[in-house]
Amino acid sequence: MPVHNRDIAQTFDQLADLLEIADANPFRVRAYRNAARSLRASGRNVADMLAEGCDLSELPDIGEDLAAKITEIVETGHLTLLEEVAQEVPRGLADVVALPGIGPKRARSLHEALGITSLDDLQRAAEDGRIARVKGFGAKTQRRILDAVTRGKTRERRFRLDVAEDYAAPLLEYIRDLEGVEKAEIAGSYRRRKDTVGDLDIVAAGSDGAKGIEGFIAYDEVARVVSRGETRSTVILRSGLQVDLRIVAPESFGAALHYFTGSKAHSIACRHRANGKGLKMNEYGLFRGDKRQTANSETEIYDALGLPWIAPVLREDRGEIEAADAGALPDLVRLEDIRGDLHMHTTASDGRNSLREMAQAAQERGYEYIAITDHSRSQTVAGGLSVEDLEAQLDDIDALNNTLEGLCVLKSSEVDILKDGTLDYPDDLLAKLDLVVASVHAGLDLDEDAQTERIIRAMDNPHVGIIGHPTGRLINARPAAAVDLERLIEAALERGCFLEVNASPQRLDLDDVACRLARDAGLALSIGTDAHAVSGLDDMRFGIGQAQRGWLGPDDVLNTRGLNDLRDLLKRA
DNA sequence: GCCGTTTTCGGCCCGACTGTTTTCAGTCG
Repeated sequence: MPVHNRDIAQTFDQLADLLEIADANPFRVRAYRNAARSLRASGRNVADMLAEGCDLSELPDIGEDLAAKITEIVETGHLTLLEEVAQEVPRGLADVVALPGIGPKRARSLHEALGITSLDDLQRAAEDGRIARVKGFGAKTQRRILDAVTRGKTRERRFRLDVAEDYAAPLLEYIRDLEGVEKAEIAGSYRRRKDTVGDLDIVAAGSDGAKGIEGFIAYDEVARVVSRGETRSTVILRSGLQVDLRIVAPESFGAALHYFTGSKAHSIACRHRANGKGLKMNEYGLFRGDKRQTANSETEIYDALGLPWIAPVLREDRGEIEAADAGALPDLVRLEDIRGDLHMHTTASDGRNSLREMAQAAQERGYEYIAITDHSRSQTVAGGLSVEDLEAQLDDIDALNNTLEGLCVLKSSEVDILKDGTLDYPDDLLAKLDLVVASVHAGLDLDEDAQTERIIRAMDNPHVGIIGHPTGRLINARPAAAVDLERLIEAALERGCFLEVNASPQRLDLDDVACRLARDAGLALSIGTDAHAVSGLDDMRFGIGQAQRGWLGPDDVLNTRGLNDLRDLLKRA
């Protein structure tokens, strides 16, 4: 069983949790967490790197010691240190720490005072009223613990970006209209266009914070007020989405927006850089001693750090600060650069709008071309087209193209990759298409080698242009299939075909890390919406967000090309 | 345990809010 970066990252996070409860050096704890983050952010599989003889300590936040520990995990499948620490600190305490309001110190107190080693122990102790009698705890904390345990709140719940948008847009309007609020923006992972958001961070500027907070907690959708102060408040909406509002004076808005946009790692790196320049940086601004430097906007803050403004999508401490320093920030692809959409469905399969309606909607969006990619015949549940159906559709497209101005409808299909890597239509039919998007829809549980081989075999078919949603993940619903993306990228480059960034907010597949990997390898990606209705074409912005997070520029995206260039690129030797 | 605009040792981000205290530790972002 191959070891993945995320497995190693999880081991390091577990170790950090336990070390923290054991009251270890906090900087040592942080080192493990930083290493875990670094591994998750690295598109390159460290097990493969080791096999190739690479020095892992060249990765950020991985030193000699952690490189050795990674090697141990890759070679043996476990980490001796974790097992040793688990002797001292029961692993179940990590679940206790995951509860809101319980940190390492309190978990340790509960362990020492009441012998608690698991969530079950904790629940019993809370029910018996024993927790309230422990020093530092009280009735209120006990009730909160019981509430959290019984509601199973240990797992962090994240919202898909599109779902968060639905709640965020009206709330932002509401906050902007509040008395005492001059302006407001949504910061946090929402502004960074991460595929999911844990909560909404809203930053507002105003002269009367208390008044703004008062209006905020009176919002109709608020189910529970977690905290409220003079300048910040946390609430839970009826949907379960947590919202943090922070209100600062207008002159601090830029600093606060930067601070709450994060990511945490990016903010820390910026503050570190500020320290190096004798400056202190917080959500109110930049300070030299007690003297406030002008930093009313994000641009001024970066300027004071000696850097150009860095786009929020890049703020993950994945090399953007170094790139900014070197004047080598990527020129990011924008929605306006997109000249067509190469993945969409019609009523012929499982779409809700007709061929003509999809084409008109594309024209309204200023596209030069679209590809109609209805499902192939084995997708019976999705109304997959028989050979005859598809041939009829090709005639329809010819007829439609004769009536269209400025838009070319490409003949295409989202063809199933069958279990053995062959395609769902015969080659002579595929040869009649302008583009073949090949996707896996069934058999997502193959092991990594088999799945990777299967997709590469599909790419061996010279008619294939794009691999659709390469990992098959559905956010919050289905994990990514086991595929070796590095091998897929390499195979695509060798064969002259492409991978997709599926822009549907349910998928966002490839994700940001994979986009970065492809970009670094020099493989262009297609951003396709997989629209099943006219409105789905607007999902393009989500795909753009992921692509930007993966540092993609216009040249790294297939469908920024004009039609002739696109046709050339899709031609395989 | 990592790392270097503090540079190979000695640092390591910073402030708001809550609950339990009676001046602050713990947690969170």
